[in-house]
Order: sequence, then C-alpha cells, then structure tokens
Amino acid sequence: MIEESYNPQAVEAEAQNYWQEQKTFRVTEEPGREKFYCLSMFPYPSGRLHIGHVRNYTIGDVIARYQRMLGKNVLQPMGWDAFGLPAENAAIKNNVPPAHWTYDNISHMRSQLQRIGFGYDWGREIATCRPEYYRWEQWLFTKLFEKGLAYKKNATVNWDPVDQTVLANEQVVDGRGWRSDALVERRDISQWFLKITAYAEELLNELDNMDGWPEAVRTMQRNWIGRSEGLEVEFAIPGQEQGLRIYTTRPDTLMGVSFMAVAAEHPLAVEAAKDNPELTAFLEECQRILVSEANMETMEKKGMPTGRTVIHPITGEHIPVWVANFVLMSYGTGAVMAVPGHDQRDYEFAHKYGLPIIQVIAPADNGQTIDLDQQAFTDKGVLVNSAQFSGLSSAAAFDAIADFLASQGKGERRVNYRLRDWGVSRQRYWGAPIPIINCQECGAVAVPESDLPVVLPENIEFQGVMSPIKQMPEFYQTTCPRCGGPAERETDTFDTFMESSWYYARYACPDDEQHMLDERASYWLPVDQYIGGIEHAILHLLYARFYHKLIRDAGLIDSAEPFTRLLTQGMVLKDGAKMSKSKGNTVDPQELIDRYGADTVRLFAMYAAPPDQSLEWSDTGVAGSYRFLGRLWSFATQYNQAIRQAPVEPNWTQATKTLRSQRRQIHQTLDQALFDFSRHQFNTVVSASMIILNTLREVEGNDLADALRREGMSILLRLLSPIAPHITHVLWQALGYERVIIDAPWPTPDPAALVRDSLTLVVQVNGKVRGQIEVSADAEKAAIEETALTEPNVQRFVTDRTIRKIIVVPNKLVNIVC
RNA sequence: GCCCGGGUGGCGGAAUUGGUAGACGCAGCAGACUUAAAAUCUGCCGGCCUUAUGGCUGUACCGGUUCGAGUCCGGUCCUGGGCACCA
Repeated sequence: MIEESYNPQAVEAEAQNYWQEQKTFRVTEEPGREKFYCLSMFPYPSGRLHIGHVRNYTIGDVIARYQRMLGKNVLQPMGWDAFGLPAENAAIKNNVPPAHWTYDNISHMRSQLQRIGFGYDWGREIATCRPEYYRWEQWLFTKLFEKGLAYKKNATVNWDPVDQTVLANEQVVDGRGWRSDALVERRDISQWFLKITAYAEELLNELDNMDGWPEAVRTMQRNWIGRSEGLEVEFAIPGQEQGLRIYTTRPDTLMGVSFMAVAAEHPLAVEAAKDNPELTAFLEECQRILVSEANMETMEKKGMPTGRTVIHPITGEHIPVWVANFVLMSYGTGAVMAVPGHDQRDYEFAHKYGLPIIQVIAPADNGQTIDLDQQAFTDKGVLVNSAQFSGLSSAAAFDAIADFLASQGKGERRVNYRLRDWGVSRQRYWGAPIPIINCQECGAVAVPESDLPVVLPENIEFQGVMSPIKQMPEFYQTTCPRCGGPAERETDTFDTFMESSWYYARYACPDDEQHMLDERASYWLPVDQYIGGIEHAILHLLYARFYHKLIRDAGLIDSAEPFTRLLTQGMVLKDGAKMSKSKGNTVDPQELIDRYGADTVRLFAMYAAPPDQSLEWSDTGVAGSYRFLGRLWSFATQYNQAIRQAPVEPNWTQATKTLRSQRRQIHQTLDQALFDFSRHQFNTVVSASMIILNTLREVEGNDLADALRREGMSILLRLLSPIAPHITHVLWQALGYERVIIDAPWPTPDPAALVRDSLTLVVQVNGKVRGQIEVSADAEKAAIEETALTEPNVQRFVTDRTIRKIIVVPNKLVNIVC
C-alpha cells in the first residue's frame, strides 16, 4: 500500500527506523574487500546545526552512500570537536559548567543529525573532551617530549591586567580586553611547542603528490610553509668573538649594504640600550605593539641607531647597526642586512633617516632603465660596483659570494621557512590538560603512562574569567614522578587543534583502551575522501598532516598522508552575502526540515550549486525541490499497480519508435548522471533525475509503456537515493522492487537502449547552424555530405558558391565551408 | 605587492573538456480546472527584426589561432579568496 499524498515526516521516520533496526551503517573491517573511508569535518557543538553543517554533511553522506552502492565497505563516522572557548564563555555568562553545556549541545545536535538521515556509524562516536580520547593525545605528547619534538620556550601572549588572565586574539577588541575593557599588554610566558618545522620539508614536498587535493589548498599550504634559500652571513663585531648573524636571500646585493637592522628584542639592541635611555624608550615602544596587531603593513617604519658598528665581511667597512620596528625576532636571525638600492623597504627606511643608497645591480636587459631617486631596483640583474664580483649575473654572484664567504668561515648556505613551530599551550580551562609536572629539582617531567590520563575536573565553578584549575591546589599540587619531591602540574591546556589533528584515525578504534591506535587504523586509513570548509585550508589540514607523520614515526600507522582526496565545500550565501547572525540573513535548517522534510533540504543543498562553489540560498528554490519530490511521489502512486505488474525483461524491439526514443533518453541521462556522480557534480545528478521523471511522465500507453515506467523508476530511484534516501527507500518498497534500495545494485545503462539506427546531425555553413539532417547510423561520409547539401535551408546558403571543404564530425555535425 | 580562483538570461546554474550556448530549476507571463483562491496541470520565456519559415546579434572588453572558440593563446577591466614588513 502507498499513501496518496507525500508525507515526508512519516516517510522519513519509516526509512530511519529501518536503518536503525538493521544497523545499516555499522561497519567492521573486511580484509580483501575494498574499503572506502568517507569523512566530514566534525562540528564544534555550539548548540544547533547551521545550514553550512547541513551542506557539508549532505555532501559527505551522498559520497558515502554512492560508494556503498558501488559495493565498497564504507566507513562514515561522526563526532564532536568538543573543547574550546565558547563553552567557557557560555559558562561565565550562564553559570553552567562547560562540560554540562557541551554535553547538552552534543545531545541536541546528534538528534538533529539523525533526523536528517545521515548514514553514520554512531557506534564510533567520539567527543574530544572525554578522557578516553584525550588520554592518547597526552600519551603521544609525552613520547614527543622524550624525542625532543615537544619543547618549552617563552612566547608572547595578550595579558589582561584587570582580569589577570591571558586572552585569545579574538578576545582582544581594539586593543582592549573583551570583558574588562582594559588595555591589553604583551607578556612573555613559558609555553609548549611542537616542532612542526622539523617536518617542513616533507610537508612541502608531499604536496606535489597530493593530486586528490584542490590546487588552491596546496598553494596556500606551500605559501604558508614558505621555503626560501639563502645565506647566513656573519658580520664581525669589533672586540667580540661572536659577530652579528643575518639571513639573506639576495647575497648578490651584499656589496650594497649601507646599514644593518635588528629587532627590538635582539640581544645586540638590548645590550646597546643599557647605557642609552632614548634607545631603551624606543625598545619599550616596540614592545607595546600588540601580538594580535593585524595590519603591520600600515605601521609606520621606525628605527634608531644603536651607536654600534659591525664589519662588512668582504670590504671590511664599518657598517652602522640600527634597531628597526619592522624586523621580526622570530624569522631568520632577528637581524637583516639593509640594501636600500635593491630592497623597497630598506629604501624607504634609508630615505627617512638619510642613509646612503648604493647601486650594485644593473638591469640585465640594456633597454631597462632604473632610477634610484624614485625607488629601489629589486629585480635580479648584473653586478656593478662590486669589486671582484662585478660583471657576474645575480645567479652566478649568489654562488660566488656563497663560496667566498664559506672559504672565509663568514657565511653558509641555509634554507629558511616562514612556518613557525606550533605553540600548543593555552591558558584556558576547557581543554586537555598538558601532561607535564614541573619539579623544582628535575624541571619539566612527563606524567608517566601509568598515571594517564590527567583528567580535567568537570565539576567546577568559574570565579571570574581565569581558568578554575589554576586556582585548584587539589588539581595542581602533586609530587615529582622522578624524585618524589613536591611539584606542580601544568595548568595550561592544549590548543584544540591538537584534538582535531588525529580524530580521523581514532574513529577506526574508538574503544581501544590499551592503545592510541591499533591494526584497525591501518585497515581504514588513509581517509579516502575528506569534506570540509575552505577556512581550514591551512591550519587544521596542515596540523593534521603533521600529526599523521608524528603518528607514523611513532610506528602506529604506515601511510604518509591522512587524506587522499579533499573536497572543500563553498559557503552558503543569502542575498549574495555570507549568512551571519549580525546580518540577520540566517536560515534555520530545523525549520525547513519540520516544514518540508530532510529529503527536500538535502535535495536543494545538492541541486543549487556544485559542492565546491558558493551556494545562494533561495526559499522558492527549496519549495521547488519539494514540488519535484511531490511529483515523484504522485507518479509512483498513479502507476503503482501498473509498475508492480509490468514485465521485468520485456522485448523492447517491439516498442514504438517514440517509446524506444524515450527509453534511449532515460539511459543516456543515466549515463551522464553516472559520470557526474564520479566527478562529484551532484547538481547535475539532480537535473538528470528531473529529466528522467519528466520523460516518464510523457510516456503513453500500457504493456511496454508500463515496462518502461518500471525500468525508468528503478533507475531514477537508485540514482536519487544517495541524495534523497528516505523517499527513495519507501517508494522502492512500495513499487515492489527486489531487496531494499540501499542494498540494490547500482544502475548501469543498457547498451542496447543506447543504440540508435538513425542520427540527427547539425549542419553548419561557415560555422553557423543552418539546419538538421536525419541519417542512418552507419551512413558513409560521402552520403552524409550529400544529405547535408540537400537540406533546404542549407541550400539557400550554398547555392552560387564554391564549396571549399566539408568537415564531418561523427555523431555531431557537418560544417560546409564555402 | 605576490599567489590562486571566477566573470554565461531577471536569478541559481548547464554545456560529456574545441563542435547546436542557455540543459534542469527559480522567478515572470498566458491558459486549463475552480463560484473564487490555493494546490495541480499545459504552453511561452537572452536581445533586436519577422505573419511564419527564418534572419541578425549575443558567454566582461580588445585582439589572435581554428572549418568552428563560453572553452585555447596574448593583452585589458572587474570581482572573490589566500598570503604579506619573511630579509
């Protein structure tokens, strides 16, 4: 039996009950069967799903269901990126412990995901705030600490002097604390770092092989890693053993150095300021600039001489050393050689302070003129005014100067990266505790494996903004694992990017209480298809790649990269702008699901745009998707009996020409849709489904017509089932097809249906369409040309003209050139 | 400034990768059913000309390659994104 009208709520409950009872999406390892691991980026449990989640997870679910229908053993898990600042903010605001708030949100969002019918293996659900999860993160960290890949150093943070706490960059608004409104200060505190720079070369090189990733993401990562080749050169300091070391990528300009510039934190600057109050004041001014200062570019370039000089390694000249606010202590050596003639920034600085501008490079191309009164000449070229190096090209000079300095012990080649080590300490409460104990005698000591996890107390109260565990002696007072003396735990927690860097691996074995990962991870990894927002193109995806290599080098897995293919879905827009609460242009997916059902929402999300492009939300478009499902339903209702009774393998050769042509169109459309599925262009798959239904609705008659309805519907339902899984499940049952749709074989076009005995060709004259001709499929080229020339409208354009050439494109067109 | 994407009807977007531009849908217009409305169904729908057959024009702009260009090449303009005192 089948209901007369489409009732999505009832239909969707029926399908979901079936999947739940049958445990349809539970999977286990089946060696020998092809696996497919499909993963969407897990959500932060903010409270409720937004439309971006729905789009992301629908794309993932469509791919997972498609791969499953192709016969693969498909894993599609889901979990929660559960640590993070919003839970603390909510806790402070509503006086609810972050754990409580988080678990409530998870439970609501889980039921929302289930209502949309995503085919997740819920038996593998992970919440990163659970000790069973983060204990392994703590464990790995202690291993990295032993290997020297985790280390401690001072780093600058935003300090709120009123709330007496560290602020995240986003908590600093216009240089003031978001709650206290106090002017934020810079403060250096000791923090933990992971040595991602040790993997910079591999992280960069591997990108060349990752052809399953969008080029845009690979480029962004390459730029972020920022490899450069240059020279580290030492300028001697008179009367001192250690000289001033600088890094340059342009050693060919070395003879044009007119001053040196060092960062405010550079030891030479600090030392020179000791007897110079003016310089001390300048260094302090530089210190006051916020860590979060976004627009360094607009900052005025300022400097001050230190009164010191260094010796040029080739000419032996004395070069003055300046402190400059644009030199970064964290890149290279914190000091640069300044060549105003050939570097625009040095040029502006030299102009401002009246320093000499010397030309040492001339254009290689004689036609090019330069004017050092206007701007620096930054291209490469030929060396001039450079003593024994004059006349060399920039490239040759690089080598010659590198060799010369190396022979003198004054310089060596060096590769530098823009990438910095990953600071993982956060002075927050709602995160995984860093498993380190600080002992007065032994220093930083890792918590022994037998004492893990270091559990974050969940039953706490916020007194102000500061992390509660920083005020809990029962948490931090402990004894040193090494000497047994009194000691204190770290009260900082991990950056939440730590949890999201390896969750994809833990889904393989979420219940293993003895190991971080076991052999099941080797079966499932790497992830075959990863889906998420482009906003994670750099940080999350780079950290996860780094972590994968750490796990590999710990011997837990053998693959080099975590995600074979990556799909970055576009943004969801409304009225041409990104949806946001402040713009008031948000759409609540729950309301849409209540009104139209999940299939309509899924269908529209797939139909409105290709997955990787931005999607313009349209309320009338959603209604249109609902109408299509309604037409599908009423067609099935109308022909229910006929389809059930129609022959499964009719003799199509007996069909009328019209019917054969309609059948051909259905199979052709299927063929195109299969191609579109394989390239993840789901919007045209939906189009194809609509075309098939439109064709079926034009079919007239009984018997063979019913057979075509039967065949056409079985194709249409299966094609659409990854996108609209509920309605297709119920209609498949109602129309009496074999098995359940999710276990049915994927449709393939019947080659016999695609065969045509005559073809329609377009006829062009000089590239313009002038008519169409009907020729038999096996017609010779000469016969086609002859038929084309007899077409009446074509004749109008070729009479009285000499035909110079006729081009015949098989199955497509004829072009007559005259 | 450097590095990636994009510019196609009123709108979202197709075009099997050099072969009928505008599939499919949204909006709109006209009609059928209805006392009426909604829902549903049918037809039309880039612009200009034409009774129609049909013609001209058209994929940001200029030029090129080709029998043939939305697609390839050179230049220009606009636009979205990423990076940016990185020495």
